[in-house]
Amino acid sequence: MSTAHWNPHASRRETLTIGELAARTGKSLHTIRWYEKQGLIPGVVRDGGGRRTYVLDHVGWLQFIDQLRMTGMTVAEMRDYAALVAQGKKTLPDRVEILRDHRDTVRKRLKETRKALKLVEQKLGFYSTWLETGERPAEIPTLMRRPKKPNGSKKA
Amino acid sequence: MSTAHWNPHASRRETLTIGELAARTGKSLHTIRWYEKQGLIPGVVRDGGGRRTYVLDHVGWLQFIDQLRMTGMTVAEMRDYAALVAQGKKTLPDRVEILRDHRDTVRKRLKETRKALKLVEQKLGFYSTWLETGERPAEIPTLMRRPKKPNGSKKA
DNA sequence: GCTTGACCTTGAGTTTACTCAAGCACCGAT
DNA sequence: ATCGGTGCTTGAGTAAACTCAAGGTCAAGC
Repeated sequence: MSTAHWNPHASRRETLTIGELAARTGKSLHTIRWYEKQGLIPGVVRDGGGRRTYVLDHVGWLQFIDQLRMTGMTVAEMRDYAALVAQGKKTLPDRVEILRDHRDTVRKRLKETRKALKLVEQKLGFYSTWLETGERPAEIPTLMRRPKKPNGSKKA
Repeated sequence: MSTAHWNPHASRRETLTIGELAARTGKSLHTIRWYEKQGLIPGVVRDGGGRRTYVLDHVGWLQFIDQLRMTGMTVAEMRDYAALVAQGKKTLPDRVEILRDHRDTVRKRLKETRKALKLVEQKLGFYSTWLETGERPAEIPTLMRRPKKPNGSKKA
């Protein structure tokens, strides 16, 4: 937008261009357009020249769906959620349900990840001790000790 | 394997077939073969018929790389790690470094995810309150209030 | 000796979430 | 009038991690 240079915060305009939205959210123009095509961004209006115009709420919205993404929600799920948002407050119960489910899913995944991390840390501890003492600290077999023969038939 | 039916735990054989390994690790045959092709599974020996034979350590190994996967390590990184493992104990320092770096990465990601989750929970709380009280609890703007006109030129 | 079940290989297909390229339109400034 | 900066659309390309299909092999039981 031509005014962007000397009016970088668009202080006296209520709408944002896609470039400004990108700058404020850290998303690329590509991504924002793609998100829109995926149905993730309701309420995008075009100006006379066919360009997208956004409002400040869109910044918050993009930030919010970014939280959803960071917690592992898929674009498909976010699309469903966005569709509900676009339908107004009558969909509040559905939205609450989705968010609750998602929260539970994330908590579960966090738990699993922490567990897996603990095991990795164990292995790390094992290796570290081994490295420090020069002695293999027993416990936690790692890999690759073969018995005598593979059991199978000979070729001829 | 022909003996699999009546000897499901292969108790008196030191090697496992790919099917047995799959059963014990929850991975599919496809995935195990693919992992091997990716260089994730050292020490796989073929029997006279060309079939892969595994040892019990492979079960532990697959479980371990599953921990790495669950904590977000990529297959490419695991390949590097596996290559070090295959080179024996002289690579211990490198392995320790990799695991340490990975641990730090995971911790960081966990932190970010928890933060994002908190924000999602905030939104959820906001919605829940709104739903219970019937009153919008102020705070946390969500989306879509438009000013009067989109600013742009008219078509003609 | 034939069927069956477990394996084999190669190569293609799938899903998710972008990311980029090409070619054109618009608008404000000079 | 034109030019640079933004923006537009369509469609293709990418990367990761599988997943599957087709067609063939092998060893054992009947």
